[in-house]
Amino acid sequence: MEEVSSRQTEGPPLRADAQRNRIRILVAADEVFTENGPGASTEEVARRAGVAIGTVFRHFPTKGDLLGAIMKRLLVELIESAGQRGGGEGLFEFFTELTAQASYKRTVVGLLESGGTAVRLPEAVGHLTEAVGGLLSEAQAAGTVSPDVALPEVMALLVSVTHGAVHGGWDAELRERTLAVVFAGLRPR
Amino acid sequence: MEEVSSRQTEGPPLRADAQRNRIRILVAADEVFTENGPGASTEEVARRAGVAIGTVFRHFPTKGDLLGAIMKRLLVELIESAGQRGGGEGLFEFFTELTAQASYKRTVVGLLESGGTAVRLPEAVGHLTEAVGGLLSEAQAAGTVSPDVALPEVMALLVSVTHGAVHGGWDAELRERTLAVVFAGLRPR
Amino acid sequence: MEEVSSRQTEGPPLRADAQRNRIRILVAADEVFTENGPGASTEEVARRAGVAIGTVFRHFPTKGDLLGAIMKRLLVELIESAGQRGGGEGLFEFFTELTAQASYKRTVVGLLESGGTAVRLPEAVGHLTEAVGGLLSEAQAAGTVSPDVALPEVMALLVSVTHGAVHGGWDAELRERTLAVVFAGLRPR
Amino acid sequence: MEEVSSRQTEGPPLRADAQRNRIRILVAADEVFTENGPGASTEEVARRAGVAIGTVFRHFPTKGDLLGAIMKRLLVELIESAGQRGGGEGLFEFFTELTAQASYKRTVVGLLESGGTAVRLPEAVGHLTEAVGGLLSEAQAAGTVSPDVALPEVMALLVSVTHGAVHGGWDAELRERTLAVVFAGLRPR
DNA sequence: CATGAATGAGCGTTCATTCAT
DNA sequence: AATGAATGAACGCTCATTCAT
Repeated sequence: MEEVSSRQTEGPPLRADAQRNRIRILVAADEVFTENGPGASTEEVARRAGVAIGTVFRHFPTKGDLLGAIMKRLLVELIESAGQRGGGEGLFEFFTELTAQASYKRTVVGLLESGGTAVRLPEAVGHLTEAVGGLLSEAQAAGTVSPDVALPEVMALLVSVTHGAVHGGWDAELRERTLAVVFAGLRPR
Repeated sequence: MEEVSSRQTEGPPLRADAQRNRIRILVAADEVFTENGPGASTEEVARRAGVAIGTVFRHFPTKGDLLGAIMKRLLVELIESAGQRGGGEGLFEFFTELTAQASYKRTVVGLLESGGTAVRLPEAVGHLTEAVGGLLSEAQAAGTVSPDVALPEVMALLVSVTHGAVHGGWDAELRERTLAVVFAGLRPR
Repeated sequence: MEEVSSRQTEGPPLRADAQRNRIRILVAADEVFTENGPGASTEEVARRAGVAIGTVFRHFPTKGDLLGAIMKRLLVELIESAGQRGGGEGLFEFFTELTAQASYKRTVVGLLESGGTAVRLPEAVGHLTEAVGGLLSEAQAAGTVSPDVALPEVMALLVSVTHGAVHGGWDAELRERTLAVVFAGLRPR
Repeated sequence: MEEVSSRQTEGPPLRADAQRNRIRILVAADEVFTENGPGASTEEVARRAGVAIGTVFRHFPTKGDLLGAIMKRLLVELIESAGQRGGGEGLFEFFTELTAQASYKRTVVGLLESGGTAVRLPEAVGHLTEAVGGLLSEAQAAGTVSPDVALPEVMALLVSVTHGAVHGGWDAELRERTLAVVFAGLRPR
């Protein structure tokens, strides 16, 4: 799964060591940008990955490309996670999981919103929206979410609350209480 | 009101021209940081304000001071706005107004979260929290908000949704639909 | 004496308050440059003198002029001190006094050497040289200094040792021991 | 000898081109700081060395590091020079050589005194003091220096006179005459 | 391909100097 | 004459990006 989502998709296949470096860089970048925000230096990423700075730029010609690649990886993970859920509670579960994860994966949201260095991944985001749309439909079919609710506001809440959890430094209790309000708003009266 | 909240409050009164520049810088900074995030350059702020770079630093000795000043101005405005509301619908109105405003004032939230260059205004934030707490109490007394809801999650939702509105570029309809879910979650069942 | 050496010598006479400011600035500058070296800021001098920065520049159009004025004041003091001495030991006494003073008046030497912002005061320095020359002649007449010694090397040693005392942070003992060597070198064999 | 004292001593060996640049920067810095004092700009050093400003900072992360490196280089040279001398006249020779060198190497002393940007090289300075102490002992043993003279005042004179020679712009004759006085002071009566 | 030295635009900040008040 | 706000060149330093090795 890791290998799939990380493999570059255009051009000739990479040599084994190049492929290994690519992943090490992505992992390091995830850590670094998580800890220090998108303003963190690319040198630091290289250092953490144990490669030279030139290697980072060979794999990702600009810093934006690097940020974009991290984001893509995360989106793919999220989409998979969403795809594995279902039923009346699937949407609520996904919502909860995402918010909890966000506490220790600031990148998730910071980048979803193209913070700082602008990044566009409309395609991948589209896939996530589809997956969440599936969960919403199932929940409405099961009667756990009001039929008045539509996908755009669900996505909007998902992103907002996840961002809030990350940047507001919410603890477990605050996360739970906040989600309780949102969930109450989603359920049928 | 604008003049009041922008006047500096310590030291001797500023000369008329200095006071004028101070405001021009704040306005320019608001625009610039809104458009380009807190990483935008102080030079750009000076250029936009039509003053030399030294003038910006004379008024705000560090970039952080400038960011802090903007934030303070905005918080003061918010607190005043909250203070002027009340009754069963006051909290909902304030929520709505804030979210709508945020569409054209990205700074509001971007800075509330002290993104990047750290800014601390605990006192002013505390005042805002108090004001919102007042609105919440009134609403609960009037029976328009469930007694199970507490202030922390209201603040959390306020910040999250406002941020989402800004950075997600929500249009009026999406704002309305998203708030509808949140309000439904706040109201008693 | 103070007033004499500080009065400006060209143009119309100064108003009383201007004259007072001129002296306050010189005193402040002496302190500031003594404490922080010639790199200290002119603002700091103004602050210490209790005047606005514009006033400093009205009296001394450039920073160099200010440094030059301080130096002139000090030279005048030195010349007077030298002029009051005489006899076989006068030169040794002056040497000793200067070195001791320098310990708490770094400016004396720092500026004698036109440190940093170049300053030229050939005229005043000439006067000091003359005064020291007088002391040297008297000492040689009295037989306390070797007839082989000439004025240039005496001045050279004066400046060098004074500088060393200042910047080397010599304590009283080291000053005494170092001067003992120099004096032994000056005396006839 | 030059190459030895200039090679950096920690971390992996530098690439040939980096090593070349490192030396060019040191040489340029020596010139620039000699001509304009420690306040001279790092840009000027880069220009003189024919490299970009970033290269200077890659080799010496702060201006202080650059100043420190120059100083270290010079101290090493001095220590070696002192170490190669000996006998009754060694101290006098070293003194003379140092003073003469200083005429075209202002940095020698300017930095020995850590002017302006503070630099600390206590260890290297200690080595120099030891070397001079050796020369002093030998001279006293040979009877060419009075037993009353101790190391601290010898160092004090060394620094003072060398500084004077540099900043006073002494010509060969003045150097000789001044040293004659100092040497007479050092010799036994 | 990987390396890491070099580049240079750009940033935040300082400060001598000018000039409107 | 005094004030102090405004100016803008210059500085130390960072970092995304390029390219010789």
